[in-house]
Amino acid sequence: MRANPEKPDTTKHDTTPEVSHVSDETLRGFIGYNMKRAFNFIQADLAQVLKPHDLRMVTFSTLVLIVDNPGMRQSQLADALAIERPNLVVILDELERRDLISRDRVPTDRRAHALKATFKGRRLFEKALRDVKDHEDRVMAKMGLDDRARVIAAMRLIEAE
Amino acid sequence: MRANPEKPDTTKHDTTPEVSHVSDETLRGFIGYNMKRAFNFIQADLAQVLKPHDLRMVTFSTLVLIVDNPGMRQSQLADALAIERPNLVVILDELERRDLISRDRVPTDRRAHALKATFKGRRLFEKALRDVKDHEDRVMAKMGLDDRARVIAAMRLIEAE
DNA sequence: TATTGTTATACTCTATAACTATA
DNA sequence: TATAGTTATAGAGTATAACAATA
Repeated sequence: MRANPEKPDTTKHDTTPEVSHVSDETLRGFIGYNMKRAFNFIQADLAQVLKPHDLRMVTFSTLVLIVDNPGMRQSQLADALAIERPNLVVILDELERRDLISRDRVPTDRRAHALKATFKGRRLFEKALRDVKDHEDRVMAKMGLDDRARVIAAMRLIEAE
Repeated sequence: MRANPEKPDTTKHDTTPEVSHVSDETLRGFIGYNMKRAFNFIQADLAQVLKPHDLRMVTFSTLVLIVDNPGMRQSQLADALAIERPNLVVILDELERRDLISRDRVPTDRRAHALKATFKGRRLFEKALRDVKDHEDRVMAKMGLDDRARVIAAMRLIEAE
């Protein structure tokens, strides 16, 4: 497991050898480490893709869920996004200010807001979605179609404990 | 792509229907979304595993790299961890205060620090490593051995653009 | 009494500029 | 002049408590 089994293990403050190449072989065996690195890469690339649309990962996901689930409440959306309700409020404030979504009172429960995408919001959704699909094809370009499906299936197995 | 193709698409503020189940089918098609969810699960489980050792993900990774690369400089370690040098300083401060690592001046370049794990650091490394291996077996319990290797290989393909 | 959305706040992570001591 | 480590700081992202309106 150690990097240099041939080095003397004196544990004394003798001459400290310079390290020419840093080995991460122990960490490389872990799926968590490899997933973090791969996800960091995807996240950075996706951020660049969404920037021209003035969207971040979380605002894009929010817009997608609202388009796909018109009339949804904020508490339902927060659950789906796995974020806390207070943090969703500022996200929706921004999307509403940009006229991408609307917050309408639910007649049957005046505490709740029914979320809907505006026409402008659906237009932005469609444009951004095309770019995100291109981004996905790009980051998975080196993998075969069967491997892509296998990887996604594996991810879902992991989270479904 | 829409959740309810049978709903009337009036786009008017008519009676807002309650949403019974939130659909994320659009996002489910993306590897980035699935990877984020899977990684969140792994991260939460790993945090619980490391907590009894008073370690976080980043302090564990730091300790592993120092054990595997004795004599390494802080700048090399920051590169390997993909974090900025200033953020590494406080991490090393903590590990040094707990007597898990040492920072020794490099005789040939008195600007640099040679990093080494102490005996106590190596002991903690070995104990934590066993728990992390158990954690990995647990989160990948539902996958076959061939799928585990395939997923890790796919991760490395993604980040190696 | 419980829930929805909200405000305020705090804590972690991460990123950048500027300093010191060495090269 | 450039580099290694450091300090201070600011910005994201995330989490919790408490409030008003409503159920």
